[in-house]
Amino acid sequence: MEDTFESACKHGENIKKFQSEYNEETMADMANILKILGEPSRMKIVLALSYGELCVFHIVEAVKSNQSAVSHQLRILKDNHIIKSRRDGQNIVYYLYDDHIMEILNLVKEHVEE
Amino acid sequence: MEDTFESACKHGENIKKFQSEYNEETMADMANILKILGEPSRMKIVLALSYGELCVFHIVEAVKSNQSAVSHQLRILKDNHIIKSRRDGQNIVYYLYDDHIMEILNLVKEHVEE
DNA sequence: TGTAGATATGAACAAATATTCATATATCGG
DNA sequence: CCGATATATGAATATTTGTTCATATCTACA
Repeated sequence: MEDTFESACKHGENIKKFQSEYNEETMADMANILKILGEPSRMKIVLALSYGELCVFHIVEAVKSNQSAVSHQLRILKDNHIIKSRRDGQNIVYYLYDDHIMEILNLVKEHVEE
Repeated sequence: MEDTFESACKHGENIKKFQSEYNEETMADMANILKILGEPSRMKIVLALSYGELCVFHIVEAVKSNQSAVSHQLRILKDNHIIKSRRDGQNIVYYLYDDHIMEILNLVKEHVEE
């Protein structure tokens, strides 16, 4: 018994290593985080918040967008546990969920600044 | 002279720090890398290649996709300097451009495995 | 040189996603 | 309680992006 199709190149072993190290769920989660952060205005929001919490008004200013668009993106960031919020009087103040995300973004920044 | 509009919350200083640390071009590049890696099958390709170079046939197998779809994604990864390729007889062998990208993906993996 | 295998490509289509617009909700000050 | 401010939300639209399908290109080899 042998594999029906086999390419000329012989690297099939590496595929097995890859597949045993990463399961589908892990990869889906990883891709999801990256996709969330990969939208420019969402990424800017996170970067801005890394300097301290901000209300929506200031986030809008920081990322040079508009209230509605920002609000939609904030929702996505919050749903994905990248940011949290609390009410402060009339304002909703947003802040980073944890600083792990910033480690990732710092590495990405290093990468693009070479 | 004062700002015409000003929110009740007072965190404007942080915005200035943010804006001086990140210029538009840097942020665009950062978001772009993240977006590229944030597509599941592209990310899988990169992860698979981290175990060693692979020809297209094996990449297709590793990411459980089809030849055409993979070929399109390979092009995008190559155009963005995430992978390189070389010809080996009838095959085109793909491999990672550098290992900086894997540092990022490893951090992302840690993040989602908590 | 003709045929098969491996990969790339372009156009058409489909799906996902961001933005806009109008409006709703909630809080505060008077 | 009312008006103003701050934020959220839903639906519609527009845009981006991935996939599919058909076909082209290139290499090896008989």
